[in-house]
Amino acid sequence: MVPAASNPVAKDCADCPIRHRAVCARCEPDELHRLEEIKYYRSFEPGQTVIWSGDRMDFVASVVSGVATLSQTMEDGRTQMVGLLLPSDFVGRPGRERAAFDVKAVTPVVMCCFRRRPFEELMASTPHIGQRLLEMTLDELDAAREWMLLLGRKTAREKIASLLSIIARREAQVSAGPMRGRFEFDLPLTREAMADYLGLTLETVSRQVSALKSEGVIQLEGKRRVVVPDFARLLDETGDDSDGGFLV
Amino acid sequence: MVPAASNPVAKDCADCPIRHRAVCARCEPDELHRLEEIKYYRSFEPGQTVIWSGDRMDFVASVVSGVATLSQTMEDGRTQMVGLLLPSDFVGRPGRERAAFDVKAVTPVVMCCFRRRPFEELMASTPHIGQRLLEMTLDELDAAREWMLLLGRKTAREKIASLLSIIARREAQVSAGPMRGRFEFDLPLTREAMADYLGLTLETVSRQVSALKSEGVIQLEGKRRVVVPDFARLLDETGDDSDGGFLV
DNA sequence: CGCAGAATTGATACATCTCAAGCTGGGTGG
DNA sequence: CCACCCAGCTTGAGATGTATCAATTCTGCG
Repeated sequence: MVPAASNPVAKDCADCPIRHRAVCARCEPDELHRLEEIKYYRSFEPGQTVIWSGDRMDFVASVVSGVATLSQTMEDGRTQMVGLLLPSDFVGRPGRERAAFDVKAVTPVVMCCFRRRPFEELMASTPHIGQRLLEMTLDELDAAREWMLLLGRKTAREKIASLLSIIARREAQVSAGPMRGRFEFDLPLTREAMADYLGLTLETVSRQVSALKSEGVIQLEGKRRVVVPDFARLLDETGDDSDGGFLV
Repeated sequence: MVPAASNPVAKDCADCPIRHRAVCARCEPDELHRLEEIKYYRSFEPGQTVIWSGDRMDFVASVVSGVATLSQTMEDGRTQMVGLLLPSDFVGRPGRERAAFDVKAVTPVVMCCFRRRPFEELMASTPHIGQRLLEMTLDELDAAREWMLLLGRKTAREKIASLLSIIARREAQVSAGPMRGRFEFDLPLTREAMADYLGLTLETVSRQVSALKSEGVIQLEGKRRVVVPDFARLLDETGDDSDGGFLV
């Protein structure tokens, strides 16, 4: 519950790597100061569960670094990932006492947690947090709807290509590389996690990744490094509009 | 563009049937008054398109009555419904100039539209609208995530049972009937629309509906009226937790 | 009455799942 | 230092659920 002393994390919001993208992005210095009073850091190991669906949840949080997943499991064990949490993404819901989904770290994760009650009060008194949260939630809803198209209508091959391009895009967003020509990145997910994301079995994921590889759409360096020699070629395989993604 | 004079719709927000559930739910009388100045009603026929994805959208709106769908279509014609819009649901996104999805009326629909710019300004100046919109968006995101589980992991039969129970629940919410024992309602969707919702073909929908009918889980009166003799039995077929849906 | 859209039903094809057997690479302990 | 181990991954063969293609049959309505 207490931040690990060894954790190399900014205590000062001004130095925070996600300062301008997270739920606090719009805050003025004085608002930031009040947030600092209710925040604390928590770290998680790969594979560690942050919270189980149904558990009491007394905080909300921003992912500072690492990758976590939001998922849902049926009684018989079938599971579906419903959110991929990357740095700056928000976890939890103000006003809700219990978690609605399982949250799991897939890489080492650091979260900036805010005690829920004070956070809710802060939201009521300062509009900037609520405004930013609305914007982020609307973005997530759009992403969820894209994801629904993927789950409901795309073929296994299109699903894999879509996932790779989504991850590539989000990595590029950070490193600011242009989205054309050659591109490479680390895949933070296991085959099983990819399967849970895409509504497939891990065997089908493996087969389709192999197929894309043998056709030269992607190359693999080790198990996790993905090289995309021609990003446009990968986009062709996603089934999306060629000029797609221009909506603002 | 102009409200049909014949339309039996409250001009006065105080008499509006969705007054306490829509985006305006939290507004004070003076805020309501300012909303009234920028609102106008529009009616749509069944099958009529409200807006195409990519089109310029100069309004946001609340569904007052009827049922509409939000959907996405791929180049080759595959389509996936990504939202089912019932009375009080919100359409459009403040700050976004172009529609991201197709919106279509499936029954006669009346919408309460607000000019986008003035609505955005109103949001900036009065917190109640933004607060309510955040709450509604978070609810929609939760629903979208349930839907992702359905699309990714449920069988055709479970999908049908889930859709029926979702519609039954939303009807009950309005008519305040208890969710147990016998229950009946009108199905506002064609087989094709159901298929688009569920990520299936209309033939598979038809077969599974027939199967549930021949096993006595549901009865059909005419093409649209559905009778559920035992709601618990239907819930069993959804694959969801038996005690499910208690999250707040 | 007769038409058109909606729904049902049938036969077959095929994508993905399931079950099962190996493979690979990195870490560990004898 | 090497044999072993294990999680993650790949590959294969066969089963199966859903899609596809193709007739019919309903149903509401002009």
